[in-house]
Amino acid sequence: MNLTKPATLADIGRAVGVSAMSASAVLNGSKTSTRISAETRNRILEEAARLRYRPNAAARALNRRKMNTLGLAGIVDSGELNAYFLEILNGVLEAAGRFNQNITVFTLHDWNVDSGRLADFCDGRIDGLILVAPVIAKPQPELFPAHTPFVSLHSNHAIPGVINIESDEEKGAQDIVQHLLQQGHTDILHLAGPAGMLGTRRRLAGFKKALAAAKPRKLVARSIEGGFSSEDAASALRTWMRDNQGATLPTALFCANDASALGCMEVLSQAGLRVPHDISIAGFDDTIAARTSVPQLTTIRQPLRQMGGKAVELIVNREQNPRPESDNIVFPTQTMFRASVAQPPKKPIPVPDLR
Amino acid sequence: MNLTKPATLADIGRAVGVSAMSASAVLNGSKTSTRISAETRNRILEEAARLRYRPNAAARALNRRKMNTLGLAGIVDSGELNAYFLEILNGVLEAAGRFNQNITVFTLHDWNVDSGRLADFCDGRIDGLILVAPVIAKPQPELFPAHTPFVSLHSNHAIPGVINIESDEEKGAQDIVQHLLQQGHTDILHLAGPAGMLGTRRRLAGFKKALAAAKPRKLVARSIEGGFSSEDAASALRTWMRDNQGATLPTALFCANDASALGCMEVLSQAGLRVPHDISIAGFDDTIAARTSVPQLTTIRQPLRQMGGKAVELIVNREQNPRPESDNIVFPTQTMFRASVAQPPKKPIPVPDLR
DNA sequence: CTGAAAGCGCTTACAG
DNA sequence: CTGAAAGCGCTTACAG
Repeated sequence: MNLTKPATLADIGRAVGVSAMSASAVLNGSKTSTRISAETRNRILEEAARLRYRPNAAARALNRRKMNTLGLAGIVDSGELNAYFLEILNGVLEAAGRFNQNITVFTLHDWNVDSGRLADFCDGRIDGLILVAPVIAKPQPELFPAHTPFVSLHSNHAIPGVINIESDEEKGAQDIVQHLLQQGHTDILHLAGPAGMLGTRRRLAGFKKALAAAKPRKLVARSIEGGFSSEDAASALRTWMRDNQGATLPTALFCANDASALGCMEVLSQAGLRVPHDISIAGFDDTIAARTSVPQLTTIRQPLRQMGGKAVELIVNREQNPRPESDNIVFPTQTMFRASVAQPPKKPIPVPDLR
Repeated sequence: MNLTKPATLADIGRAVGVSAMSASAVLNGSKTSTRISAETRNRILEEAARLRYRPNAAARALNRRKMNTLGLAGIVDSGELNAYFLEILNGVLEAAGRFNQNITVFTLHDWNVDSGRLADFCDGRIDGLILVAPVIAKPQPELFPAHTPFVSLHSNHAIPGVINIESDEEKGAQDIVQHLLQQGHTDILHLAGPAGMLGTRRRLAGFKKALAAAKPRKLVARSIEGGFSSEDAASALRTWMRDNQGATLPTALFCANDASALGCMEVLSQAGLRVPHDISIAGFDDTIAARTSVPQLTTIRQPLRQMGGKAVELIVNREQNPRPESDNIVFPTQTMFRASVAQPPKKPIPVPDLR
């Protein structure tokens, strides 16, 4: 394969018989571009086309101190991007296209271990960095180099100087539990996220608020710690079912997120129970998983794509508008009514024996 | 926010009282690095740490003509990366980590329209470009600048000078249809991909081979054009069911990929049919969707992550080994036996009325 | 052991 | 209207 070198402004200048600056003025639209004679201008354009000239990105970045590239950093768990990250990535890519930005994805494995790497990314290869669900208990300033703007999504802790984007999770949780109550459910199990996480606390708070607001009637409501992954949720539910062998099965499950809801669906399906006929399930997030599951998942939509797009927008517009509207931007949530929630079964069902 | 400028080698040199080159030698490990006195060396290291020096990526890239970044270009359909792309992205990111490469994602919407953009990405911002399932009927050389190495995954057409990575799709299709036959299925409907696509033809060929190899017995087998998306498959199946109202329902569906299998599952579920009790379904790819669906999908695994990793490896090792082992690398497939395929129902079931 | 020079490809003042 | 100069931050020969 013939790896010829790409043409430079100097090459074009030489071919046309002008300086590289003239070529620059014509091709890369600096202020002087209009002051080049039409004649020269055309010859430069022709030659550039002939040589397939493309301005070198590194050279330009060095000069302008701008790469037109934003970084997106998030956790890759068990070698796999999760559906939540994917939604955000979709929104980020879409907005990046609109703003003419490239997106470089940085994968981390553990915020405790890897938060020190963030600063390494700020070496001129990106103009800003978007943190997806960072968990940085002690956000020391040296982790966030001052010359690079950061924006976070669902940050677990406030980071000084970093705008955070989130959604009203508590309200969302409250809404969906209210929906379950309206459907007639009287025995709801909340499969919560990992203890100590902000999202876990907020969903739990919404769960409790909805119950408190319910008309006084015989309600059973409890929550157990599950996790944000299918596996963690499945194993938490299995454990709970073993421990509650023969007791009455809840009529509905409110899960920490879509992934955990699907993990539970799998466990229930293996136990011979049908969703929503025997038991209703609600998730949280409205990721692609909620839309492709069978039955489709009733869930709380966080507008993750818009939130990702907003992150891009904030960084890109930072120059014109360095003072953001707020340091914590909250998006509304929305209940997505789908097939996984129905009315409770007429008769109570016992917790099945897991073979 | 205080956007101070990052420290440069010159800053360090000035502070220590040596030249920027000495700092370069010590910090960025050029050949001469060992020849700096221990004393100077230490003072440079200390100062660099104090100033949080980080070599500027753009400057280094300009000098070395290497960005340590690879591009990944693929289609974003209806604003959404699909699960297939996601698997590859996971493999690419993993391998990129191993080889110390960054990954920039470029989203295209239509190969016909956007293939011209590929060359624009080759402006020094990436050192190589991975094409995901390109469909470029006339792969003219000017689309692929000679100074940038390209690798494709599942290319629909051979591209001169571009190594392609694929899997043995025909064999995979043959295997899974054989599995259906072994389970006792005698009426199999193949919901094929879009007409004219290489992957569609290969799966169809495998389907036919398996049928031909089956012991002669009463078999019904047919195929209809569906598509690679849930929506297209669902609508194709709905149409087929309307057209075949009251006829005998196939006992098994072999779908073009996992996404289309899930689309079909949704249609069947809405029609009150249960998988696999009433009808079996098999997919293709083994994406995350196959593992999170309920029931989990029996499917053909294409090792998409390894394939993505291989693409990275080929580009990174290109310098040492510019002549690749082959210009078309074929990975083996594997049948994933899961819950969506079982034995056919005892009695034939009629094609249901879609309300 | 260390530094002055030149260059990567582009751009931005500044002269003419 | 056009070009010579200087600089972005780094690296690679080449001198001393």
